Amino acid sequence: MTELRPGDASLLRKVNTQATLRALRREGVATLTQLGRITGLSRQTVEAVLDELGERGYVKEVPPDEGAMGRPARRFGFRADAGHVVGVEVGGDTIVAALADLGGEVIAWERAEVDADAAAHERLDAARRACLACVDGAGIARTRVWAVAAGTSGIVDRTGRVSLSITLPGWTGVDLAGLAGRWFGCTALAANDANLAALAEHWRGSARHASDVVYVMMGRRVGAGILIGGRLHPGRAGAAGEIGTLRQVGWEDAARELVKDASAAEVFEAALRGDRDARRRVDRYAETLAIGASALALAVDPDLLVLGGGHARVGDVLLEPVRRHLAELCVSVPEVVASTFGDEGVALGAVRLALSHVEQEILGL
Amino acid sequence: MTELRPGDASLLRKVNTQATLRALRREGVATLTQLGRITGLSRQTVEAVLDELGERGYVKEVPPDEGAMGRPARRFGFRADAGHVVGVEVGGDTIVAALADLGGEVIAWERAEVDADAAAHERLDAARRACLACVDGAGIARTRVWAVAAGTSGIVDRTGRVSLSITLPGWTGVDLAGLAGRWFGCTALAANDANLAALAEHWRGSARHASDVVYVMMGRRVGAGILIGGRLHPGRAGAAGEIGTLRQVGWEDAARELVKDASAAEVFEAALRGDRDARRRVDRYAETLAIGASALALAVDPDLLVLGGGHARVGDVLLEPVRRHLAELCVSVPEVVASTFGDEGVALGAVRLALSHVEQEILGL
DNA sequence: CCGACATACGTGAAATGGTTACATAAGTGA
DNA sequence: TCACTTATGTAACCATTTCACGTATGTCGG
Repeated sequence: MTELRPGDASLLRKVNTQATLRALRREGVATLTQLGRITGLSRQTVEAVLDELGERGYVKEVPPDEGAMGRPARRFGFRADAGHVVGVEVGGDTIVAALADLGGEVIAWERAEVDADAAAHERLDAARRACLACVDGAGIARTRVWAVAAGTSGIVDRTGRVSLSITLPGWTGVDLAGLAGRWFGCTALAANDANLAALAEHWRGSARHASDVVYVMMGRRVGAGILIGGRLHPGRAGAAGEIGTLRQVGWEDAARELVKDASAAEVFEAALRGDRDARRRVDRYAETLAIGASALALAVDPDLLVLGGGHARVGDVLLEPVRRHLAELCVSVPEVVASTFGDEGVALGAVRLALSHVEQEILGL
Repeated sequence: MTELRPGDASLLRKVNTQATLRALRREGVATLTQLGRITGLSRQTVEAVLDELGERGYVKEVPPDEGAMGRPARRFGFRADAGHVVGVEVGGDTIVAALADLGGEVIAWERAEVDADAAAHERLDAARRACLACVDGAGIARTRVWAVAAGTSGIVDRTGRVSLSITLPGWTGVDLAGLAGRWFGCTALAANDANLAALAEHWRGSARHASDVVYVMMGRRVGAGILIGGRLHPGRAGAAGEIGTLRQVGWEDAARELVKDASAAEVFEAALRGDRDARRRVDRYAETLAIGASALALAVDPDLLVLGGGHARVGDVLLEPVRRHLAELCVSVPEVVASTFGDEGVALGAVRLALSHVEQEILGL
């Protein structure tokens, strides 16, 4: 069950500290007795642990609850504002930055436009400005940002470098994590946008109850992200989910065909009205999506397939034909749902990634 | 890092016991001081832990080493013979059973032929007999078998039932794990054969140093198994890796085309000699394999791709063209190697699966 | 306002498990 | 036989947790 290194009594304290902190974070505010019940520890132990956590700044005492029976219990709350994380999507034409506290609550958003043809350094600068503006605007000191994560299209390796980008000019080779780390002088991570969007769905979206998830992100290109056991599965080189590069799948020009002479919104609307040609085009698009998705689904056999990106909001007009085609292609047909988040998903997933890093490295969870 | 439940001091002992047992199992035989160095625990603690393990029957003291300097140290050994596991491949025309001790050492093999058209109950009976013969022949009491695992072609769900089998008559719906459990009156597991073969390669074969592995099993049908993080990834319904069912991939009749009018061995040999037609046919076969494999590789982006099954032993005649085609299809090209094991891989993987179960459930590792 | 009740807090004793330090035992080699 | 080397045995001590029990501090009903 556990790959824990052996140790002495201090290990015990560490384990109990982590469990208590987890419980308190989940509860928000709790009394010693409550935490004891939750964790299974004695009140005294919980108290000792909380003292320590209080000294470290992660926990504060809050005024006791009034009107209850018996002696009022001291109440403790997780100090979500002890630190912050920033998540940012560095997209083709937009930048979305989010600032969140340690509780995962997003405090501030910041958006910026960026020219699709902008050079790498311009794009990076726009991202940097957006992140700084986001933090400054919320009145948070820059030094209180403990981690940054960035999501972008293309293949991002495990060091956070963009090892291949097709859509963004000069983007291949950019050390995204390395550069983002300098913005706040903290650790930084970078990952593929579809992967992060998947993470966001698993965190607070449609994939909350799924463990293995395939997220198909529809945009100018179609990409995919994979979660295995609730965790990011980037693959050896960060290329997991890149099924679109397989010519047989046809993801490369799926979007182009959909919007031959009209905007995507128009096509979907027409299809919804019953327009024959539009229906056919949507169906073709759905079939193409389904072929690639089925390849992923057959490979991974996920609990859930999430459709996200720009076209996801049209809902059943697109979902229904995708489901239909998928059912024909897969042995084991996963549930198909639309993404919960609009264009905030990637940044939100980046927040989650940064938060996970903080939890692991700093809080020691 | 750890999702450990909090606890009192006895948790500490549990953790340390596990660590010590792990170390001793790896070392085979060791002194207290050695184990202390390895685990980082004090000699006294190791001694107390070993006492306990000795009482439980997992550890025995062995004669001290002679001829060494200083006072001879007591030496302890893992009692690999404290329990046993059985792994069995229930194949289309052969049954391979293996009996192993807790150290993972295979003590006995047993093979049996079975008619390809045999009914499910005949096949099951043959498997049962092979397993029992394997255990009886080795002189091990049947009650000392702690777990059984079976591998078979087709989709096996997480309860160990064959939910879909294309090749074996009447095989769909068979509760393989449930039935195998009755053979020895112990817990039983069942999984897809390619998955188990992958596990075997990761355990003791070509995939020892890889964490994410795709195993492509070439036989009458082509199947695939996936390891993520060194662990089996069966997927929600056990259908992970079933990329072959995608028509575009063409795995369904790859084997048939290869052996149109000659045996596979003949074709490979002719290709090796330089025969044009044979070369073309091998190349076509390799391309078909590569298309499906690339779909899996693109989805999962594994560290390693292992080619196994009957044709794997021909080596580079097949590997080279597969590598070539794969390189054209994949963004991130994994290393490609041949399987280490012949037709023992599945049974060996089953042993590993059973062993993992024992380690987790019984030894509490 | 007061007593009954409920609930939380505080303290000390005891159990568990682990470590360090040091004396002692049991071999090898000249 | 004696020096040397390495392992063992024992005792003192530390960290962490739990349990038991008395005390503090609120609400509620008269």
